[in-house]
Amino acid sequence: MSQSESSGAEPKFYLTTPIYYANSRPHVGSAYTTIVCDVIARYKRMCGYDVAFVTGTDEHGVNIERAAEKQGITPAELVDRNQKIFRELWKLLGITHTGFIRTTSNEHARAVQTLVRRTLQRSPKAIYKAKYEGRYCIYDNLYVSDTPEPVNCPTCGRPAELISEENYFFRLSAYQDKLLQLYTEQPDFVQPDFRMNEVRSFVEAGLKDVSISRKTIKWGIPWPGDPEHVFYVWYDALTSYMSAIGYGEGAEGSADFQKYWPADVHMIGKEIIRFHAVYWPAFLMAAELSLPRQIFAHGWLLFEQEKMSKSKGNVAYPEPIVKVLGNDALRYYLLRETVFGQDGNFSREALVTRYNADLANGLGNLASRVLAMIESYFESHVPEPTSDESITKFVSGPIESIVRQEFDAFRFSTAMQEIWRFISQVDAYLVQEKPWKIASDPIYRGRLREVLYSAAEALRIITALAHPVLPDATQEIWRSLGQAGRLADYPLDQLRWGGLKPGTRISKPESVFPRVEYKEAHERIEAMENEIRNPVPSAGLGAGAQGAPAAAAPTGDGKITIEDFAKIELRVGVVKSAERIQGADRLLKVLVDIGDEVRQVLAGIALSYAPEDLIGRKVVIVANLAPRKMRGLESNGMLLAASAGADGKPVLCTFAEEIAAGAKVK
RNA sequence: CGCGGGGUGGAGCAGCCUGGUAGCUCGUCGGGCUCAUAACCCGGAGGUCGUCGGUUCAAAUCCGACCCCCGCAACCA
Repeated sequence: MSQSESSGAEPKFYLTTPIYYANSRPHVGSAYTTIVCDVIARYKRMCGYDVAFVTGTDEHGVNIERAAEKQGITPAELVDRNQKIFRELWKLLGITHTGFIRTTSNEHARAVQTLVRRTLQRSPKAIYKAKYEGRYCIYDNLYVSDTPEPVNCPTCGRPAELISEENYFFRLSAYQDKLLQLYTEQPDFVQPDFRMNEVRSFVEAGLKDVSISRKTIKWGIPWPGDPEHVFYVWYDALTSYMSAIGYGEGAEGSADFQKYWPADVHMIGKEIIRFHAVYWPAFLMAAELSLPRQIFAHGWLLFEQEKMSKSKGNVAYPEPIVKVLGNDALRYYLLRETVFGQDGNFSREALVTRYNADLANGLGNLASRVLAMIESYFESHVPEPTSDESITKFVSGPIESIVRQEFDAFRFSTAMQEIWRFISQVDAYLVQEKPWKIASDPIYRGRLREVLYSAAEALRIITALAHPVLPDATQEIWRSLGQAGRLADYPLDQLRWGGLKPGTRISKPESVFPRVEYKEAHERIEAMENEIRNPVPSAGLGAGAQGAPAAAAPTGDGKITIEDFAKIELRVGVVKSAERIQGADRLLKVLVDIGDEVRQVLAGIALSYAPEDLIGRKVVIVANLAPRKMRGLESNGMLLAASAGADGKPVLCTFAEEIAAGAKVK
């Protein structure tokens, strides 16, 4: 574990997040990976490691090219804008990365080119040129098939694109045995272990060579000596782990690269394990560079049991949570609530419950009661403990070593559990010793000193151990305990019982975690999230306003003219029939009488309405909407419906009074 | 046979790999306490561990079959 290469010097630890695709803003899922890495980085620093912790953005590829085109800006402008959002979020979340790599940077381009040159030199057969024809999913960056027949992407289901061109290929097939050998010799190369099984069976099934260049794409890094070709996503993206620490400098990389490479942990989500556990080591083997020590693939964060997706509108964004409950709350929740490695749930209710139960009632309240008693019974000075009382009477064991063991194994939820079990023990100890009762009797002065010293010292230890997860609050409590300096710099090796100096002046902080009402917190978070989803330019901070179903383009101040509105033809319709559509669980085929004709409209309301309940119902229909085919059927209009609740359940618009079909709505 | 995840007290989960008293958080009920953020402490109630079968002295845990739920595929104008 602690085998430092060179005696004396601090051991290094190099940790990476994936680089995030810069085509949209990050949600809680991307923040999850980054937060976890930050916890590890902070922990490792407190353990005395010289930590390099790198994140960044993947800024190449067709997706970005197209998104930019759509928005009428250059790819460079698009990624420049988006990467800023990532950086700002990491700042807001208190991420302590030491580097941020952009794949469009010069140093990255140099690194990729250096790597391929080195590969051609060391393993000339590893890369060759050949004609590639196949199907490829541009959304998932995934080869779907090596034949030209149309096929849907197995991951996202969208039709894969036909690709046919001369490409450079990497001879992945030649590395099958070496990879299997790697997995055998280094069983923890992939973590958790059930993922390793997955990877191994994938490799055992046989490997195909992979294309590592593109001719059709312009937005990428040019192939050295063959500028018609541009490096293709994974060769480009994975190399960022090296370029981020200076591989692009000179022939052998910068001093930092020499010092930090290879990475100790590549932290990734489970969906990209193949590229990290198969391609990446093979690329490095061919270049004769050392391999990362470990790929850790964590699970997904599901939102109220469902996968987060933008099309579903159930994406949780980190910013509102941080603004309402604080940075620590989000971090604690993510690390405490789910078993790291497995899929976890994100639920606002659980978030607030955790916050109140563990942070407010647990740590916050303990700090508050201990400091308050020292303030009133000892004029804000840590009392001297008496030696005859056993300070460990309520300590179940060496808490530091238990917690560190859990952190070392990335078992964050159990680490938190252990700390909080300890908090509970201290609370119980206080109830048992009743310092508030014995304070008035001079006979018990010694006992009182002992009790409050112990409680304060326990609090100090708890604070230090929880710091990687709760950087803000723990720093505050640390300062209240009269401890100087940044807790982040405190070496955990020095953390042992008795470190708190009697006589230290303490101060009572304002409550670090004030209790919150679920309803209020929920509403505020929701309101802010709606703003992110439906940004209303210059509309101020609409308190809780559900984004109106804006149909026309804004004129600049977010408002439309009456002429704009008049373009939309809204009519009263009466539902004549409604039926389910074979194989579509959300879609209903509805025939609506709008006075002069009966329209066929497809509506995504099947989860809320049974077809038979709709018949005879009066609805509002957008009558002049361009026809659209769905599921092979044509839809001639749209039923107006409100979107209710967090899951966007549709609620149809209707009328309380009698009204004839076909009447105009305005 | 599409891929993947899962079914454990009211809710959310751990335990399963490496069989042997079913554990945690929230909620609930009762009690205690009043230093503290209506908080904290103690105790109780509540579970045929999806179903059936097998292995075993012993199964939530291993094996087999089946049932059900969820995500993605795949529409939500």
